[in-house]
Amino acid sequence: MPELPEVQTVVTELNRKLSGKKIVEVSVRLPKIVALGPGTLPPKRRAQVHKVIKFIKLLKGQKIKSVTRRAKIIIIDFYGPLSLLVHLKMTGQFIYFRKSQLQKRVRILNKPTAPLLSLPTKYTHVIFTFTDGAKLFFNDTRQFGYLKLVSDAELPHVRELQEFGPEPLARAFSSQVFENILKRRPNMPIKQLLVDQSLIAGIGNIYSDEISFRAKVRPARRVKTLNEKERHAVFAAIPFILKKGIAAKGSSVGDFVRTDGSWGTMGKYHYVYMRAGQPCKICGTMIRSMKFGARTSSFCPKCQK
DNA sequence: TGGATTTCCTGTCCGC
DNA sequence: TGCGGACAGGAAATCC
Repeated sequence: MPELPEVQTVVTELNRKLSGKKIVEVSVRLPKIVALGPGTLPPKRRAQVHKVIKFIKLLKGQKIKSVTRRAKIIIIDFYGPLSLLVHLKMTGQFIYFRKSQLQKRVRILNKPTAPLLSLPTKYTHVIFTFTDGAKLFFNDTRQFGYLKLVSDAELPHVRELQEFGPEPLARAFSSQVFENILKRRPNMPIKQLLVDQSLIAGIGNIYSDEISFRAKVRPARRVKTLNEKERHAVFAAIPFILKKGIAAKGSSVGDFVRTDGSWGTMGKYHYVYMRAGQPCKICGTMIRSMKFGARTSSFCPKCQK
């Protein structure tokens, strides 16, 4: 499940690999995965053939200037007046192979038992081919992700780029900024607040659980019940945990893979996420889990108050 | 306006 | 061996 550290890993790698490359061919194998223009995607996405044709036509011949990120959205910027916005959601993957690597086989599911597959697989929905024969594959098992092509003029009107809270690794994300966010949602469980993209950008289920653990605060604690020390512990844990995730090239619990198909290593450093029923690495107490709406949150009942 | 709920989607896992 | 159902979850839409 790509969150800020996973998306940052992909962005760093793609920026290095794709900058200066020119697209010669675009293959869209699942039409509903691509979109044009700034509007939000309807709940039930329908394939619109004319849009797919236009999507391909606009991208052919484009040269990539840079690959950046806002929250969990990947922004591929072209020298022309276009940007491609990509959201990986839960199971989206970008895998890049040079021409000489195209026969390479990878495990796109992060289990040792998953089969080694050559690309494209049946989950490969979009393929970009570059002038040097290299290819970029977009895979997405659950089809929640999307690739949205917008013009530079449309960029300020893209709703999903407007409604993000501050970047938690930016210098501007001070303790005062965090305190102000907490003041806006006194009744919210701290876990809910951490994953709300309109309040803080980029944190999802994995990292919110790990941040709560490091701060020794239970995910269900309502914001207004946190004392000053606890609030500061949460604030300090946010960049600490996110930077750790980036250093490990992401967590590969779930379906995340790096752009060469290899796995991130953050998973083995998790204290609580996906560890319900296992002993706490600090105190040995059984890790418990609870539900917030549709989301599961794990915590140590002894280490976290 | 905040908060809860539903929806999109498919692979995996568990019980029978 | 196969089937049904629960579950996983980011975030938009919808409802109260």
